[in-house]
This record gives sequence, structure tokens and C-alpha cells, in this order.
Amino acid sequence: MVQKSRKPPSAAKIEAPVAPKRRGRPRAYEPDVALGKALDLFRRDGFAATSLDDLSAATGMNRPSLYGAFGDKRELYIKSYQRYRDDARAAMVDIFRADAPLRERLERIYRIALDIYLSGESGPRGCFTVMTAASEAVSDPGIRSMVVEGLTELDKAFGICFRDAKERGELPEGADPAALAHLASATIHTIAIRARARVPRRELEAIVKGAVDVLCAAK
Amino acid sequence: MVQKSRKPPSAAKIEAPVAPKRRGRPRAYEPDVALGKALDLFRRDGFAATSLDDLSAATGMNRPSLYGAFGDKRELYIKSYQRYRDDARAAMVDIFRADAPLRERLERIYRIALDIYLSGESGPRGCFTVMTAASEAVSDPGIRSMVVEGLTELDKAFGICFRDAKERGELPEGADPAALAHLASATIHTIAIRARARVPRRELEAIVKGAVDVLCAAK
DNA sequence: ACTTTTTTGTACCATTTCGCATTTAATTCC
DNA sequence: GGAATTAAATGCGAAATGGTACAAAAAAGT
Repeated sequence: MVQKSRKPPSAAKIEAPVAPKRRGRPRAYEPDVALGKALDLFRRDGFAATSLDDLSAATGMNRPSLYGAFGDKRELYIKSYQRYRDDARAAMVDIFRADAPLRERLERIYRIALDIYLSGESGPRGCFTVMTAASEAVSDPGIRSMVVEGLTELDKAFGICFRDAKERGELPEGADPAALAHLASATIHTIAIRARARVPRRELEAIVKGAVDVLCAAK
Repeated sequence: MVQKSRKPPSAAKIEAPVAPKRRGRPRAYEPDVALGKALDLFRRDGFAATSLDDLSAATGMNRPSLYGAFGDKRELYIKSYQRYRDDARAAMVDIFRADAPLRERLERIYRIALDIYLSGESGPRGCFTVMTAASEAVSDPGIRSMVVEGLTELDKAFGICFRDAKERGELPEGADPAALAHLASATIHTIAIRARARVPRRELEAIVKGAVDVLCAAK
């Protein structure tokens, strides 16, 4: 379970806690949980293999409601992807920012990543960014740019990590933080892919351990 | 162009060069080129988003002929994947076996990989193993086992590479060939994914260079 | 010439797919 | 209680999909 609660934690605006007194017939669904269900489906089967009927069944919303709430299938996919990114970022940002040794930060990031990639009632689901890159990204410019953004965001987060590890003397003078960051991202990608091939967690953890050893001792 | 000629280079059996004198109406297509076209389509759009009509149009075979020659859509996908693997292996095996310094072997492997991943008339196509892992692998056990095989084959090839580099003293005593091999595979995977996001070749080459530097200097 | 064999080409079928138009239901405002 | 508003539910429809039946065609064997 990666999804965090949807309550906006902003301190301003204390009002509208539960009853904004809307005008017409009330919704029979909660948009956030419905979007979560849609994301689950898309993560398992991908865009093309997920039908609106599947989505309708999973969310409990009938097709017109789905359409009204999220737009067409592509828009729903995009919103699902944004949700995925938000959740993943929320799960990792604290660790990336933590004032902890490099090795510990890497280990924690990869543990969270494995949790995300291996979760799912009907099998591991991998990384949605990687899945989307592998499918829609070539042909859909809008989706592609989101994917690039996702890839870049991860590179940057790792980049900062290695850069300040180097500043703190945890890495040798000659170490190249950008290159190490790309290798750290690559490790994320490889475990995401292997997770979908149902490689067991123990093996993925071994790959991660080997990578962390190399990355912490590099050059 | 990765496809090699389909002539079986076995020295035995010199006969059957062009006319085996078949019995009925002759085929209007060459199975190998048709399979190549099917592979092109599957690589671009994936299994679910490629229709039999698309395949029929691309191969020039009508659906019943397609069906007769390759079986149903899934079987065609599997045969396409095998073809992809055969081609990729053929393009790399000599380099993996070459008696050359580690760095040179890695550089050559990655150059070939980029050629494969970036080729395609309608955009880069990435790695078919990665694409298949990202889509069909979770739900189809048969396809999944082929994917695992593909991933493992690459790990092993890199493993041998690093192991004998270590034996030759190109790597320090403490180096862990298996871990380095996984990182080398991870680099393959990350460039495959980024290629599909249309990251330009120069950037991918920079990522590769950084990775090779780390891998050749590790521990 | 005619049979046999293999492949092609046309046409069809049942299902699924996405999307929407229309009707019905539940709620607030007056 | 009635009008207005918002959403759910039903169901239609046109297109696409995977797959196949069946007839016509092109070759070899006799």
C-alpha cells in the first residue's frame, strides 16, 4: 500500500472538512479511491489491454460516470500516472532529503521501490513509468514528456544524493555523481523490469545489494 | 538493420538450396521477411495495440495465411520475440567472446545495443525483452519464462565478461563480477527505456560512458 | 486432362470496444 | 411541495477485433 491519505495537509483554509454542500445528486464514488483502482488496473495490464468495461467494473462507476469524472481513457491513464508519480514521490522524498549516510539512503530508497514494484494482488506490477515508457511513450508525445519528466526527476534526486555524499567525503575525489546517479536509476529500472518477470524479491534484493556496494565504493 | 540473412550456415546438407519442389500453390510471401515485419510492428506498439489487420497489412499476408503460417496472434508474438532474440544474440555474441580488453568489449556491446534500440522508421523501438517484461510477462507464464531467459542470458554474458576481465587482472581483487554484470545489464535496461522516451542518442551515449567508466574502475 | 495438394482471397461471425444520448434518481434552493 | 441541479443507470450504435469457413487459384503428380 503506497497510497497516502488524500487529505491536503495545507495549513491554510481550515474550512470544507467534509460537507461543501454541493447542489445536485451526490456522487456514489470517491474520486480518489476510484482513481486508485484505475491505476491498479493500468499498472497490471497497461493502457491498450485495459478496457473501459474493466475500469468500470473495478471502480464501480459506470462508463458515463467515468467519462464525466476523468475524461476519456487516455485522460484517465494520464491522471492515473500522475497519481502514481505523486504517491511514489511522497514515499521517497523524505528519504532522499534525509541527513543520513549514502549507503543507508540508497538502501531505504530501494526497499521502498521494491515495495512499490512487488505489491499487487494479482502479481507484481513493476514501475509505471517504465511500463509507460515501454508502451505509449513512443507514439504519444504528451505521455512521453511525462515519462521523460519522471525519469529525469529520479536522476536528479539520486544526483543530489551522490553530490552531497561526495561533499561529505563519503565518496572519493574522482567520483562522478551524475554517472553514479544514472547507475542508481538504472538499478531502479532493472529491478522494476525483473519484478514484472516475477523474479523473487530475494534475488532483487541481492541485485540491489551488489549495486549499492559498487555505488558506495566507486572510483 | 540487425536481421542477418536467414540462410542456415550449417555445413552439412548442401541440398535444398532453392527448389524443394513443393506440391501445391506456392507461397506468395517469404516467411522470414513477413516475420520481420511482424516483429517491427510488435516492437513499436506492443502486443495488445497491434491488431491482426495491422499485421496483415504490414506483412502483405491476409489473415488466414498469417494464421496458417504462424498460428494465432500470441504464437506470432512469441515467434517474433524468438526472432528478436536470435538477431540480438547474433549481433552480440562475437563481441562477448572477443579476446579484447573489458572496456572495449563493453563499449562495443553498448554501441550495438543502441543501434538496435534506436532503429526504426517510426521512432526508436527500445528492447523487445524489456517491452515484453513490461506488458505480457506478468499475466502470461509462457511469455514470462522467455523473458526471464532473455534477462538471464544477458546477465550471464556480462558475467563471463567481468569474470575473465578479473582473471586477467583488469579488475581489482575485490571486484564482484556478478554484481558488475547486473549493473551492466541494468545499463542496457535503462538505455532501452530511455530510448523509447526518445532521449537522444548523445545522452544515451553519455550515460553509457559514465557507466563504463564506473564498471571498469570498480572497487 | 484430371486429380491432389497447398495456398490465397473473400466474406462472414460473434464479441468487444469506445463513446454518447437519453432517461431516471437524488439532492439543494426557493 | 416544486423547480433546478447534479449524477447514476440504461442502453444504443458504429467501428474494430480475433478468428474461421469456404470457394477460387496455382502448382505438382498421374
